[in-house]
Amino acid sequence: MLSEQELAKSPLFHDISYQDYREILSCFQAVQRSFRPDELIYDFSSDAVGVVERGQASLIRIDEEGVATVLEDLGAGGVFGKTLAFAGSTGDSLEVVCRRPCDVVFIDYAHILSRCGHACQRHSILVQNMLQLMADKAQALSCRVDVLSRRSIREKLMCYFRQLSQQTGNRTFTLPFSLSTLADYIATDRSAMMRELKRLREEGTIRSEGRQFTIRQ
Amino acid sequence: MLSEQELAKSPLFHDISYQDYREILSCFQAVQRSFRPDELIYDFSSDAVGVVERGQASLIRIDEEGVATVLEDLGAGGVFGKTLAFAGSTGDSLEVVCRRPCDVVFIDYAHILSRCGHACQRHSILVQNMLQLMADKAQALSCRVDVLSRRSIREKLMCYFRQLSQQTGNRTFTLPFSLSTLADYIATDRSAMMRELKRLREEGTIRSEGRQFTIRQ
DNA sequence: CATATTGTGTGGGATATGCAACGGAAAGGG
DNA sequence: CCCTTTCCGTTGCATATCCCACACAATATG
Repeated sequence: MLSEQELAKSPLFHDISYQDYREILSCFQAVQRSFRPDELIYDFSSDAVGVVERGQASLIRIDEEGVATVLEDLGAGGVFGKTLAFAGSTGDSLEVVCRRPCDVVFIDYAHILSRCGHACQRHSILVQNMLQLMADKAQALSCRVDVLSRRSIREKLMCYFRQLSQQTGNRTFTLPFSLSTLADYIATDRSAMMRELKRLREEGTIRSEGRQFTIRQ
Repeated sequence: MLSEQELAKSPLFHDISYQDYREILSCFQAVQRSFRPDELIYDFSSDAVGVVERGQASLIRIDEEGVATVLEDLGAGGVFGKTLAFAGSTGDSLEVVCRRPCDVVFIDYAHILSRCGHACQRHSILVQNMLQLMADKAQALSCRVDVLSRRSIREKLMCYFRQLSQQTGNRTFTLPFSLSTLADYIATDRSAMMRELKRLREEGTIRSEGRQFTIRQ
C-alpha cells in the first residue's frame, strides 16, 4: 500500500485520488509488494501484469545451459507480464529479479481489459495510464532492437551510447549497470567488447572512467 | 473509410458500431488512407500514431550509408508512430513502407491519451483496443529481442523458427518474408546465414524447401 | 578482519562470421 | 513474350568475434 505522497509519483496510478486508488486495489484485486535486491519478483507462471512503481529490476532469460541474459532493464514505470513477453524457446525460463529495493503492483491482465459495469470512470483512467506505460515499454524495446540489430560490437556500443547521451541530453553519461552486464545487454562476448572499448578510447571516439562515458560530438 | 464488413475485422475499431466509428473518425480527426506496394506510408515527421488495418507493411531503418534494415514487420493490427519507436542515431532515418496493399488509420497520439468530456464511452473502448494493440506490439518486440540477443547465427535461426512453430502450433511453417529479408531480420550476413541453414539441413535439425520449414521435435 | 564473490583489464589461438563475387532460378513489369 | 530485377545458392579469403585463461581491483559477506 502506497502512502499519499508515493501515490503522486506512481506511474500507474497517476492522476488518481487516494480514495479511488484504494478502491481500485480491491476492485481489480491488485496486489502490492516490496522486494529486496536479488529477490525473485515474477517467474511468468501467473497471468498477472506487474508494474514497477519504485526501484529497479531486470528481466532476465536463463537458457538450458544456465546462461543468463538481460532482456530488459525495468525502472519506475517498467511493465512486465506473461502476455507481454515471449517465452521464446521452451527450454528457457524467464525471471524478473530485483536489483534495487522495489515496489511492484500486480494486476490480473484480464481485469484491466474487461469493461466492468461500475467504476468505469476509474477504470478508464487506469487503462489510459496503462496505455502510456505500454507505449513507453514499446519505445524501450524499440531502442533495444535498434542496438541489437547493428552488425558489429563497435556499432552496437556507439548506438547504445548515443541513446544514453540523447536521454540525458549530455555527451557525458553513466551506465545503468556494470561493464560485464553491458556485454550481456548488447549480446556479445565481454572480452571482445573490452577490446573494442579500448580501441574506441585510443581513437579518441570516446572517453571513459569506470561507468562514466563521454562521446565525441 | 471502411465498409461495415471491414470494420468488423478492424483491430482498432473492434467492438465499435458503425455509427460510433464514423463519429470517432471525426471526433479524433482520424485519417484513413490506402497504399500500394513500395509507397511510403509514414516518415516519422508527424506525431500521429498509425494502425495497419489490412495488408502488410515494414518499418525500416536507413543508416548514414544508405543500408536498410527491417526493424519490424507490420501486419493487420500493427502499430507505429514517432512516440513508439526510437530514432536511434541521429543520422539514421526511419520509414514505414507498404509491402502488400494496405489500409492505415492515422490518429493524433495526444487525442487518444487526453480525456475528452463528451464521447467518453466511445473513447474508452478505443483506448482499450489501443491498449490491446500496444500489448501485442510489446510482445512482438520481445520476440524480436529474444532472437537478436542470441549469440550465434545458428541460435538466432533456431530461436526464430521455434517462435514461428509455436505460433502456428505446428512443426512446419512458412516464412513471412524472403530468405534475404530473414538475414536482415536476424541482423546477419545473408551468405553466412545460408551456410548455417545448409549445415542445419545436413544435420537433419531442419528441413526446408523455399520458404517452408520443418523443425525436428 | 579474513574470505569469497564479482567486476575489470588483457592476451593467444581457434573459428564463426562478414565481405565480395559469381551464375542461375524465379518473379515481376511492360 | 522478352527484359529487368530480385532472390537463391555457393565459394575463397580476411578478420572480427568467441572461448579460455590469468591477474588484479573492487566489493560484498561472514
